[in-house]
Amino acid sequence: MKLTPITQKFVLHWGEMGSRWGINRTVAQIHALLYISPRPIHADEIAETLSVARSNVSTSLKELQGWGIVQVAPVLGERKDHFTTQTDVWEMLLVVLDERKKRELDPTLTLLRECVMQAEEQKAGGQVEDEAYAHKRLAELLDLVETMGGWYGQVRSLPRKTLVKFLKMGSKLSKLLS
Amino acid sequence: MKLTPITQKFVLHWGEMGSRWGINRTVAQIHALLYISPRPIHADEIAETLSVARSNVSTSLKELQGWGIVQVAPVLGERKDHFTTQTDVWEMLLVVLDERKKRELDPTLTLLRECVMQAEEQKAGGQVEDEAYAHKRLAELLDLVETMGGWYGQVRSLPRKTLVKFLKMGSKLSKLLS
DNA sequence: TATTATTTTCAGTAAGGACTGAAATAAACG
DNA sequence: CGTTTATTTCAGTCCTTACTGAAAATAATA
Repeated sequence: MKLTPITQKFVLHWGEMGSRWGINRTVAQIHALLYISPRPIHADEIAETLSVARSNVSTSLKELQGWGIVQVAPVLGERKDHFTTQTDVWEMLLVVLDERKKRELDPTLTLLRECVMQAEEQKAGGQVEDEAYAHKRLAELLDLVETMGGWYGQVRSLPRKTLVKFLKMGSKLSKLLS
Repeated sequence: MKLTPITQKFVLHWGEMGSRWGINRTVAQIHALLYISPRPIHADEIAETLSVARSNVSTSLKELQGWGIVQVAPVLGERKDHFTTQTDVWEMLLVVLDERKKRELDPTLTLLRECVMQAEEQKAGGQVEDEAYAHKRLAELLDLVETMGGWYGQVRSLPRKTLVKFLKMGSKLSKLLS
């Protein structure tokens, strides 16, 4: 698969962005490549296009499948596995957000709850002023994370159409809320 | 500054989370430490508490100041610089989001616009079917990023109170939109 | 079942980023 | 000013993660 200057620019940038958000550069590049590819492609082709080892591609594809944004797409008369990603960007975004919520937000929620609960228990016995302060901070942070999580759940349950309309509604948002 | 088991757990977790989102572990730990500290603290104390080199703390604090979530707080009768972070978690979140938007979303927006523009130009001359496909994908992605950016701008301009109310409004959201 | 094609695993290596300690710089004090 | 205190810079080192290539495992074919 040959990259035009435009697509190459995109693939490189996507890799760069990925790495800024804790996603391996190659993984992100592969994702970009699949996204702009008009048909499913196989691992060898990816390896060649991006100049990385075949084994690296294998691992990265597994990772992307784990995220739920890449899947195997059988191609008629081909033995090799071919891969695609969903073309609907909104769907893609939601899948990624779901996964990050599960992997990162939820564990943080759990941890903060533990911290705040233990802090509550200690309050029964005497505690230093500084500890009380820290505990208050933790409780506030917990509230924020819970609120965000709950809000996302709401948004997530909207029908796709409504969701996109909501995001696109521009200055009407503030009117709506007042 | 001595950490209780609770606060220590929090600081470590925060560092861990940071590194998953592309933020240096130590930087995130320092931030956590400042967040739960009832009073401004100086670099030496941070270094000691977290067992890292003084110079490392210096760099990390600069980084945090660059993000706008840590500032120098002069303490009466002290020569050393002392540091704090805002106690309002919502404020903190918004500051970070602003900064990430500026650093990562906006450049992506610029790049995608360039790509899509160049693609438009090519359409004038003849172009292969596959290129046309890729360009369509890029245009869709651009639309998503633009929409997200615009929406964030809206949300960002809400008064703090309204914003928090909005995020906390639970199941009323879907009712509001229908 | 043997042969060939394809994918995965994994030990070793490379690359990138984080961290340290020492030296340089800057700021405060007397 | 000279001295002391505090902060920053930076070259070298360490550590983590990414990546490779070869070998093992799996799957398809005949």
